[in-house]
Amino acid sequence: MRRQVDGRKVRGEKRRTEIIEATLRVIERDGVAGVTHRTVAKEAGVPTTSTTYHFASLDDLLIATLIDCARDMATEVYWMIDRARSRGSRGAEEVAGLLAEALGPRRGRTMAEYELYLLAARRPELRPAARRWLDVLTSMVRHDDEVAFRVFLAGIDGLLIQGLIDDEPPTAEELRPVVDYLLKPR
Amino acid sequence: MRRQVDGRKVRGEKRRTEIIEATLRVIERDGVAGVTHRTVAKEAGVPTTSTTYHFASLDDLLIATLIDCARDMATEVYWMIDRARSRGSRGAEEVAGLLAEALGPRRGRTMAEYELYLLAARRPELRPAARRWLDVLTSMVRHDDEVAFRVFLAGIDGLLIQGLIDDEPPTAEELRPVVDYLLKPR
DNA sequence: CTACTAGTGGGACTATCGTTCAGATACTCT
DNA sequence: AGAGTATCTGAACGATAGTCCCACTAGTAG
Repeated sequence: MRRQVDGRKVRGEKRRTEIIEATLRVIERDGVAGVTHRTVAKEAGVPTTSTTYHFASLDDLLIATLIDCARDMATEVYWMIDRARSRGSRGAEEVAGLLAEALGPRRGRTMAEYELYLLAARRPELRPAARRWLDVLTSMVRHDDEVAFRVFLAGIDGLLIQGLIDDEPPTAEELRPVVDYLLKPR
Repeated sequence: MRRQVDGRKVRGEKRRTEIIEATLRVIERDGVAGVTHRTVAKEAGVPTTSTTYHFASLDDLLIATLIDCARDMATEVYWMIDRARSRGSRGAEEVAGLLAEALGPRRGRTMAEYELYLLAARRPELRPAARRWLDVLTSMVRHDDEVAFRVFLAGIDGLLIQGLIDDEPPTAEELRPVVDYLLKPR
């Protein structure tokens, strides 16, 4: 009985996950505006009705995508930090590298994340998921000073969103002094 | 001849302006996703085709709205700064008050601005308009140190966007120490 | 007065949207 | 093997989207 339910759930969850990942790809490519049952289904290579079967509405799909996205990002960033720390780099370098990567190769993903982030401003139910991003950042630096830490958090988000409207993404080297200043105690 | 052209243009421009303002109200209320020819027309109290007459496409309408929005915001903030300075307040107080107002009574407008801001990330043609917001901030504080100023800019945008996913908007008093720290030289 | 043009307004066409529904399929348990 | 249930899918419906078309008004130039 348990095995049955779990086995089915696993299959169902797999399809569900595929749809969520396809949704994220669509958002990366065309933005939230490009998300429809049909575009997502085509991207995932599944029939249209599959998206309506697994998600009661498009809203549910977007919400699930944001939650999944935040979770993904959390684990990725954790891993990246771990890798950086194992190479003995310090905080500022990690952060600068992270920002450069988010604005360079992962630019589409970053845009998607901020679109979903902003979606949370209008829908209270997915604010907890959006705030998880702040939790990730919280784990990146020690914060004895609450105010300094709040400034750091704001600075990261600001640098990212401003980097998105730059014509060419800033490099880690360019970002480095800004992050240094941001982390410097006063 | 000149009078004729101008007279007609004025009439046309007026309608055009009404449509743009209606578009902004729609975005404030329902987000960019809620913008259609029909919702905008209804909001503006004009027939549907009037929006297609004055704007070749919905894209044109959104672009025009962002540009207008950035210009509006620029003049408003300039005025706000001027008023604050005439009362002899200092930089940090101005900024904290501005943020509190943007996240409190003007929350819908701030959301709209950031949605359009993020739209600029996908459409290079309206990045200049989006960057005008940074120009406004540039005029608010002296910036001898380029890096410090960049941190300040990022901090403001970060505080705003994070304030949007807070359940209750922070007050100017709560913001004050953060802004103080942000402006403190090191 | 007549011709002309920018602007206005209503209606309709076509595409696409979200969603529903009934039938097919695959898997589990007895 | 057969029943039962979760999962999947193709077709279709009604609603709504963007856009086009044509008639109409107002105001100017000749």
